[in-house]
Amino acid sequence: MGITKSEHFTDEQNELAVLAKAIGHPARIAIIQHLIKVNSCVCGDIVNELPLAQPTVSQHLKELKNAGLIRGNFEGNAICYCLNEEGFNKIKGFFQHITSYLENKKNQCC
Amino acid sequence: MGITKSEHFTDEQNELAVLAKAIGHPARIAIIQHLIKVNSCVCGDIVNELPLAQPTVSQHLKELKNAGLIRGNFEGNAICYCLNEEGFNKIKGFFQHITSYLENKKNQCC
DNA sequence: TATTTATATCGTAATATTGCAATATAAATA
DNA sequence: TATTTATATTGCAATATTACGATATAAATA
Repeated sequence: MGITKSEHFTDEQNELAVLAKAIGHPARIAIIQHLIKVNSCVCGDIVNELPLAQPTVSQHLKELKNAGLIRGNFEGNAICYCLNEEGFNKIKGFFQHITSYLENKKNQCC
Repeated sequence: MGITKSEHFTDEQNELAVLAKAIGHPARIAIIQHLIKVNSCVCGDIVNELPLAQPTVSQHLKELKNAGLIRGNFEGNAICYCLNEEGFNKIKGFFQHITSYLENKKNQCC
């Protein structure tokens, strides 16, 4: 059916999935890495960085923004993008949970 | 066209994307959370936990396994699953990088 | 060995994602 | 105000994902 049964999962599970899914594309990883490198930049810079057409980059930026992972502010007729701490904080806790679990358990399976 | 242009991105970007994408579904988040809770369990337990049919759960387990996030060992005629530290370590570094960047930068955008 | 139990695979329908050309929008500038 | 510059949106084709019934496989057990 192709439709995820979101209503059967908890809000937390759905939120984490939305965040991870947004990160789960190499172009969006590249955008995040570039924003870390230059701190903030206008959309056109990202178009020049990536091997993708402008509408495609715009779409990836939109998805990152919808997930709460980046922010965009108008700066003249351009839009300045940067990472959004809020989104990353939400998923950070999940990975810290996993990490501390994995550190404490015996490293054998079953 | 629906096909990701993986060949235009770095190996690291593609690897991170594969891992994040595998995590990016509520059912797979639920599986990871359950494995943390019970340490390890057979597939049937997960089928009972999730609101999904057995073939669907099997498919999600396969994706997590392919991404290197879980392992499965035969245990009689059942298969015992648990988290795979290796996969989570790969993505851990990425989030630590982001976290330390966000902690050090001024919290304003552009 | 026939049956049961546990899991995987196949096939398929419904939906989502990716990518881009064409076009729209909106601010800056000539 | 007409043009340029920067970004978003629309529409569409190609591909991927999600879900599950039916079925296959493989170990355990009667």
